[in-house]
Amino acid sequence: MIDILKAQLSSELASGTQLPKEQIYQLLENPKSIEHGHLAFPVFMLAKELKKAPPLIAQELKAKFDGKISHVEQITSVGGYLNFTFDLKYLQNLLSHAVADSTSGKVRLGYQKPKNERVVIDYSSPNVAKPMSIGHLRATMIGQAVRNLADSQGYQVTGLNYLGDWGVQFGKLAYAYSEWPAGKNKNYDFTQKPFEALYQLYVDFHKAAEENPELDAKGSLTFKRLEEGDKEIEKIWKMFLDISLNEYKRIYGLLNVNFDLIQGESFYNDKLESTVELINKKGLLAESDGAQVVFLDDDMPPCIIKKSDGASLYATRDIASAIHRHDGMKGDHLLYVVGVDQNLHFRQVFKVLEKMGYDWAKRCHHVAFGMYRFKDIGKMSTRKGNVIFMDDVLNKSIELAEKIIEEKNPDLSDKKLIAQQVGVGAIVFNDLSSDRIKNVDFDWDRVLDFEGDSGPYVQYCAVRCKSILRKFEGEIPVETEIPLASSEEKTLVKQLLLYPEILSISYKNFKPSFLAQYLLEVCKAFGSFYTHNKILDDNLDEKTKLARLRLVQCTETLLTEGLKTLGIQSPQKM
RNA sequence: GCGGUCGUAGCUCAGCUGGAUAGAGUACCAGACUACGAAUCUGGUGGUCGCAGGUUCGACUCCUGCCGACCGCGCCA
Repeated sequence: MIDILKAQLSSELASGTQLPKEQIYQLLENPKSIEHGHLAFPVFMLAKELKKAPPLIAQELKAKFDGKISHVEQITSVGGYLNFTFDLKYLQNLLSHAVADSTSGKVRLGYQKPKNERVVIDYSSPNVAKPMSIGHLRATMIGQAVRNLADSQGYQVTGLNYLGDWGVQFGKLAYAYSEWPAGKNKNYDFTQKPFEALYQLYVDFHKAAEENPELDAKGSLTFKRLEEGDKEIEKIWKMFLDISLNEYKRIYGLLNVNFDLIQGESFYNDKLESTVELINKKGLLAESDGAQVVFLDDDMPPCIIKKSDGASLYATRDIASAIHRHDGMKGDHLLYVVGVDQNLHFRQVFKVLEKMGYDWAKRCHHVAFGMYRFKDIGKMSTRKGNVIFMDDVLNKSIELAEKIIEEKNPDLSDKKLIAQQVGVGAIVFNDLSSDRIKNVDFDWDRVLDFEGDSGPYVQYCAVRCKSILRKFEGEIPVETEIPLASSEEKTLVKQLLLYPEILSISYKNFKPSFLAQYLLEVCKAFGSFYTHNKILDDNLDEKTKLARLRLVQCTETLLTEGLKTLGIQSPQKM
């Protein structure tokens, strides 16, 4: 919505100055404070060519344009800035109509026109047979949010869950399941709790293998049989896959996450050989210490395509998969939501693609995120057992939400559902609200904080809006008739108008944190508006009341939409 | 050693393509519920934005160097 104002203002300013419209559009900024109006134009860059002091230029421009720009009520010059204040009623209705289009299902709030370009985004991607850790929360929720953001920008989107379903570990697990005597004796409960049983088997076997390396060898042999197409082993492997998918489905349900496609690494098993040939045909393959590699320029180490024993590697598979995502899945932009520790790997893979002559390699992005760590012992490790499981975090948070509801709102119906929405929302928001690239020291107190800048705070704000709207019995017209002129109202309206722009820069940077931070700003603006301006007051004149109610409605829609984009639910009551 | 990322208030963090007096939360102090929901709101204390240069009308933001933390570096994924 602010983009509409910018476009309009820049074209009107362009017609009166020598500057091109696009440049003015670029320069226009959103002032932090409402006191500086709705849009500001810094004139410093004009100083050199005009050989005048910036404040003087601003004054002259003010004189030139004052009263001549549509919907602009006031222009002020402050130092080297030209500040534009728009007609308040016009802004309220701009917002109101955008929201009306959204509620009527015409265009979702802040959404761009559909583009004929596809984004294929790889996210979550857990390893079969292993429970998801708190780290997977990032891979999952950042991915889901970026996917929703891509959607908002008009892209066609394929959300892809690329499961780690191939590798020696499955040979080991299959061996442990079918032949390992110690495994058979322990009676793992595969009927009642199959996933727990699977993981326990994994842990026990690895422990045993540490003392008895022979077990690892047996596992490797079993994997070889799997690779060679042994039907018995394949059956077991498929069972592991089913068990894991079932468990993941439960967690994704809880997180409200969905994929367009679930695909395993094994999908590329029969496409690796042709990929190696393709790389070879392009003359990129070279031998080095018995292995087949692609040498990369600059400071990057070579990318190994084929081991000296002829087997392929991680990179080989990712190259095959990237080509498939582009050619087969018609992806114009390939996004990989994967931890920052994989940085070199992706740089290498993208470089190889580039050397293969694929210009779309520059539209491949590693959407990296920092790692969860322990403050005292550092890195989390599933192997060493010092890891926080996602399930535990979610359950603890939901429990806490239940407890708080019991304290604050014991008569609430659907307590279970709401505790889930709030508990999960708190975890997800906490994860998405800071810059994804930063490492996070895991801290229960911080994760389970429902006050201040938090998910429940945003949800609570939306709930208050809903509560007011429920209390009012009449119709609220879309068109508001009077301007809302208190500073809190002006600030809130101005804040709400920024939404589309936030979605856009949030996607461009693949940073859901921008949106999360913005929603907090909106809530602060609303909180202030709410405490200082009566809404359902009988002494209030009808037009003001309706205008305020419409503002509440707009805030509610925007918050709910914003949360939804982050993958967070917005409860009716809490 | 080489490469990548990060370093902002006591603590946890925002700060969009460089822009107006560097912002929140938390903690601490002081206020506001017979009230549209206090999971809230209003004040206050708290910062040489790691350090040193450079580019620019203007630098937390861009460049260089240094210091510190973390991650990665040929046959694991």
